[in-house]
Amino acid sequence: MNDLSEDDAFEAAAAPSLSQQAMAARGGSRSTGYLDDLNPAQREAVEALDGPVLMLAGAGTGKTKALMARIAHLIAEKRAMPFQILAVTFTNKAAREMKVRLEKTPFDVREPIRWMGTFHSLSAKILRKHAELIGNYQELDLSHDNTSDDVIDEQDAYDLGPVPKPNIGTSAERQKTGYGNNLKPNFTILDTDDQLRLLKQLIVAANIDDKRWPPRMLAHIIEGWKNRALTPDKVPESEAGVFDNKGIALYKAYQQRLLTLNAVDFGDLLLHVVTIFQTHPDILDKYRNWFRYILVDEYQDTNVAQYLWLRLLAGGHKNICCVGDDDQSIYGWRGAEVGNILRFEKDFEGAKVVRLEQNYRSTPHILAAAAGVIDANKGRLGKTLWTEAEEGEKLRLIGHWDGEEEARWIGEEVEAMQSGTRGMAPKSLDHMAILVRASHQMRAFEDRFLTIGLPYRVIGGPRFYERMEIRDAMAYFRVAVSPDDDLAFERIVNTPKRGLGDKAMKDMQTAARTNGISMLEGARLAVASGAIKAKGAKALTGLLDEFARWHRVALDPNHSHVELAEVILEDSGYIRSFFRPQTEEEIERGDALVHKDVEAPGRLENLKELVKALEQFENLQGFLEHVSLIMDNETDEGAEKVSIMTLHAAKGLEFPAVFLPGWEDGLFPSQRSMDESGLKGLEEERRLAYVGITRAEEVCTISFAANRRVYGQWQSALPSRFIDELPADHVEVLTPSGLQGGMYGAAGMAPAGESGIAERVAQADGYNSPGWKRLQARSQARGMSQPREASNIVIDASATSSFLEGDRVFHTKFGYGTVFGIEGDKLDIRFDKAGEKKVVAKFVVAAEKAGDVPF
DNA sequence: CCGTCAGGCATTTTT
DNA sequence: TGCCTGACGG
Repeated sequence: MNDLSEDDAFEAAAAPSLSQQAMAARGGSRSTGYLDDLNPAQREAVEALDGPVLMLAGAGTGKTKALMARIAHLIAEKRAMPFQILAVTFTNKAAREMKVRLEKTPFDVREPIRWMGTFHSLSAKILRKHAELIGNYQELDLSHDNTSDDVIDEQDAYDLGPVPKPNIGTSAERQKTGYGNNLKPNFTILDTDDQLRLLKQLIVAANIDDKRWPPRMLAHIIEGWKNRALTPDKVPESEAGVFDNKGIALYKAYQQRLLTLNAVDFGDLLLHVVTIFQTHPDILDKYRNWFRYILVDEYQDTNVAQYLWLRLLAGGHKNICCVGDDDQSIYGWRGAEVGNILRFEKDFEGAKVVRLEQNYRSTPHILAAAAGVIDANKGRLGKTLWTEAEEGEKLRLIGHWDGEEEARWIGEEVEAMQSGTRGMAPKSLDHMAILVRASHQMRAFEDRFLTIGLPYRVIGGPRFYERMEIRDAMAYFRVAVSPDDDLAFERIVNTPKRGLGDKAMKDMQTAARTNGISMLEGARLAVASGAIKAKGAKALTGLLDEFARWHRVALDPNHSHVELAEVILEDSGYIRSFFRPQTEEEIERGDALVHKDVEAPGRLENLKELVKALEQFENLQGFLEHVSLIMDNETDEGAEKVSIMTLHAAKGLEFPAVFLPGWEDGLFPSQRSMDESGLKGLEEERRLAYVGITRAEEVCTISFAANRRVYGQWQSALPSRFIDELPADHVEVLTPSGLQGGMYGAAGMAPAGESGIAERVAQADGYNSPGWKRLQARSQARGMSQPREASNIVIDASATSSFLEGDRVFHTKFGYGTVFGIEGDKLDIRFDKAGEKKVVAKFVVAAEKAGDVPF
């Protein structure tokens, strides 16, 4: 049953050795053209085929190209057949990109690299073959001597040594002995939502106050353990105290519950595979023989579990090539260990380390600025990026009075760049990006860009498959396919509302538990026993009958699954729930249905999109399997747009022009990050700054604001300490547009550092007039943000009497406009898009607030 | 059982 | 400021 020759490429693994002929026939062409346009470092990394290799690839140094060439080289040199190469990435996006790149390479790899994918998808593939080896944890550990060296605890994780030899028999033997509750190959993969609901049940069942001890926290703790490859029995004693002393017990209970549900979470995919490899040398050996060469992308982001996964697989031949950049490790907070890459040479003896340092992306000024910042970090492997590109513009730095002013200025800069500025060719909006530290910073830009009619796209919003309506629909499909999917059933049994509340839910659960049956069956019993009555019972019976019918259809291969999906969404009343119920008259007149709320149209679109996606699959089951692992969507509409995203989301991307707003201490570096992780946290923030700067090809503009509204509160801040780390020679300090003075003098703040850039900003700003200071004092006393521009009138609600029709006005939020009309104490102001006469916003100001006009 | 309202609360995100 | 959760009343 565990035979590796079950499907796909493993067929071929049965052959003890591969004939050269087979290799020639199935491998790629013998051309070595792929080597020609590599630089010496890339070439070195590509040609080092024996033993472990660490490719230290700086930002924009062509690592993907080198990776592709290495794959081609492995095949051309007959080191491995395409399906014997294991290529691991972190995201589906990266995996997809590699596949596309590989297809486009000038050389020809005829066989697909079958084992190319994310840690999670590859693990799922492996785990499906050996699911039944994952069983009751307790039994697993009682079945052999727990004190022997086959248990790898955290301390040992880095000193793996020889493969542990368990005394629990081969997988075949274990199979025969049979041990309770095992995972089955058709397990479902839970997402965060399911996970949290499950944990909440467990917490409540354990009589713990879920307010003081929220499920989220427990999920985080368990995730942390799984990231470190710790099964419940391996969690160190020192951590017994977490989660009110019940963390470990709950973890155990959670794993048990997952087994009962025949489910795994994302962490389990890796954890289980590592567990199997550790306890079944026979299986590990087969995989070791099979994967002759291993390639890993973004190695700096691996966590302990992934590290073990790789070490176990590479343990035999050590033909592993890891690609990464220690300076771009920004996922420490989710378990990534920079240490993994830092200690690569130690882990893999005789490892060859190749540095890719020639940068093909950015100008020398940008590289120098980035280098200046990252230099402040300790314990780097060290790299010096260089480029042959022309010098270009210096990095630009500007301070603003507040966040809205910053957004306004950036909006204008974007428009200026779009039409060509400072002797530069006009840029497409697609080539500009605004990279923020925290997503709440995005709103200021969205507001502003909406106002001036500047097209933008936000990257990294709620993902398609995580949206409520999509998850609801998916839950319906899941129950239709497997009626014993309790979590899915629970999710939708009362969605749309069917009059089944807490009590009904409990009744169903109890019926299911006490009889050892699924919730769906339990529901039937609960109705039959009269526990659920009247309206609820009627609706529930109806639903159960529907499910029985849908299940039959789902099993029928002759029936279209797309049609079934449509029927389910329609007949379940789910789609109808987005519409207002029709009145009798409306039905009589045959009126169209009316959406209940503004969001409904978007939701319906999404559901249509979902049904469309179904068409690419043979059946619902195949689709569900796909979705549980691939949770991303790409809706890239054609129109040109400025991108707004977080720094994290920007990793791996590049743009000719990059804006880096919000460089204020506390926001960036994030206070929380520093509080929680101290110097380590600060260094990671600094790497984030490095990632941000190195996204830029030609123009990089850093900005900060003296005042920012955070959660509705005005807060003032000092410029980021990273600003002081920018090498002055490569930075141009800009004076805020229209402002005769700037932040420091105005806000009464001292520059952040003693030397360097911050001081120069202060000088550029140096506005000291008494009038300005008076104004500032007043606005500060009022707790208001008051950017002022001498040549324009600032709209203050109290200022109507000082306006005349035709006055040019300026407003923090809306920019420049004209007073169109005055009616009593109301001003009709029309705001125009910069450089155009077109009115983009109308604004009526009423003089509600008393107060003086500042001019 | 379902809708409304007040109060607590806010990084970064992939699979 | 705006979202999510839990308490409360119909």
